[in-house]
Amino acid sequence: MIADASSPGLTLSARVAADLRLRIDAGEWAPGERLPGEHDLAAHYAVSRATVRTALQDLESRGLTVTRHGLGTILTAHTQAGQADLRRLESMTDTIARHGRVPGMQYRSIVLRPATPEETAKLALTEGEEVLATERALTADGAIVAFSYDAVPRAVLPPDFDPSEVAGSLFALLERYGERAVVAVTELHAAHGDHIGWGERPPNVSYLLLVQVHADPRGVPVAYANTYFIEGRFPFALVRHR
Amino acid sequence: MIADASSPGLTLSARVAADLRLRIDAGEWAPGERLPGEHDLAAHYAVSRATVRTALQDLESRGLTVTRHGLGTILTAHTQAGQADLRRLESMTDTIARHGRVPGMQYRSIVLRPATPEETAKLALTEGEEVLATERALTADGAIVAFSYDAVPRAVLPPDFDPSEVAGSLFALLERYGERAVVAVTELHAAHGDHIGWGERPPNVSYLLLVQVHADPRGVPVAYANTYFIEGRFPFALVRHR
DNA sequence: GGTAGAGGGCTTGTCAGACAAGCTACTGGT
DNA sequence: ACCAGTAGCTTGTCTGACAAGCCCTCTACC
Repeated sequence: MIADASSPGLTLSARVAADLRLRIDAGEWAPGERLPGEHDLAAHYAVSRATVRTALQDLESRGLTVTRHGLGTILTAHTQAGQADLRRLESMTDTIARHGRVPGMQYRSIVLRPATPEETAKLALTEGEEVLATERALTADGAIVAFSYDAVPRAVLPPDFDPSEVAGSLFALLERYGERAVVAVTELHAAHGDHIGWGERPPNVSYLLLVQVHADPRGVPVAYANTYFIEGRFPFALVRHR
Repeated sequence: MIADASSPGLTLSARVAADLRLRIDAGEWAPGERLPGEHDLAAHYAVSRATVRTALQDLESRGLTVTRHGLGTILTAHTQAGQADLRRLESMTDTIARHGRVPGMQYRSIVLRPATPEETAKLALTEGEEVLATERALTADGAIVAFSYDAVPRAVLPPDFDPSEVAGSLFALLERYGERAVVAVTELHAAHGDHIGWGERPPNVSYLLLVQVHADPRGVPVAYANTYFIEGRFPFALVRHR
């Protein structure tokens, strides 16, 4: 396996799954074709069959494969490498980078202010609490692909927090202070109108709007994000099954 | 377990997962709370820990839980009952019904015609093949929630097929001829304009567009569907996680 | 010759018990 | 009050075995 010792923090099965995904993306098997059996895969990766099974379940949960009793695991038609997988939570920066494009970010405003009623509700705050509110444009290869309006509770940031030190992705900011968003409840909407976004953007454009509440492993909300993706500039896909 | 012998064809772990989902829906645990350990669950269901682990991985893949080494499996905030879960593939009719609304369908046109180049590509047809093309409006409690433009390869329908007998959902039509769509590769888009849809609809409305290629267990495409959901009339949600 | 049935050999599903590794909370020290 | 160590929980991985499902082939019968 390629990513043997170079992936600390990941479980063994996660590393096997990651390598299998790489091989699938590389076209080692055609859609409809059967992958090697669990026995063979276990031997190939020098792990137990239990670990391989866990990795294969990961693939199936991503919609890449379907495994059936007595038959084997079959590669399905799957999303292309150029599309963002909506099931997996990762920063847009990482997503853009993973697709071979150069991510960028332009902050328009960064302020500490009292939470709006909507933010208070979504972030489970008590009235009057403050949030760090940011307005950013996300770019890929220099072109704007999305506008994002985000809010992070003041309480998750350290007392001596300075808004001017904000840079990079929302995820990176949270991790710097020990908060890790592991899950996000996402609502999907469509929107259009010139009141959305700023700067260079197509006239009369449509947006795919993702309204997300990010939470840490305990379910405590750590961020509320409204991200408007310019239609056509970044493809979203997901595999639904059964 | 409630669904003990009453669920033939399902694996043991699938039945355990189904029961756990029932208990979660019933509110047995609060979001953020820890489920019992794998050992306890195995004892409770009288199955091995391996089976419980498979069931828990199923829950995690649906975004209901997050399980972490040394910590346990934690119930996440999950989508509310009023929203369609985009991970699960089911007919819109079933989805609407499951949410307590009365589904309906108005066919605008049903024709057999040669496939367009786009349909030929998406459905992996050879040039000149025919498709069954339909235009429908989906309703919930009498109000239109979406317009759908669908195409089914002529080849998956019986030779004596009569377009005038088409009624009900696309899934029902396919199942009547032994074809079962188990997976769908879905692209998400935003759209707006008066050229979309017909009849009563809000002026200058936005649509959430789902472009889906449905396939059977072998990966053979059986349907190509472009469904325009009127923004705000039907909430879509999904849970993303790391 | 053609067809239905039995069987073998593959596959995944489930079982059992064991040990490794990660996280939390408590305890005992400074 | 604070900090380090540890006990006791949790999930992750391993091993080897058997059950059960699917497909292909071979055979016996018509």
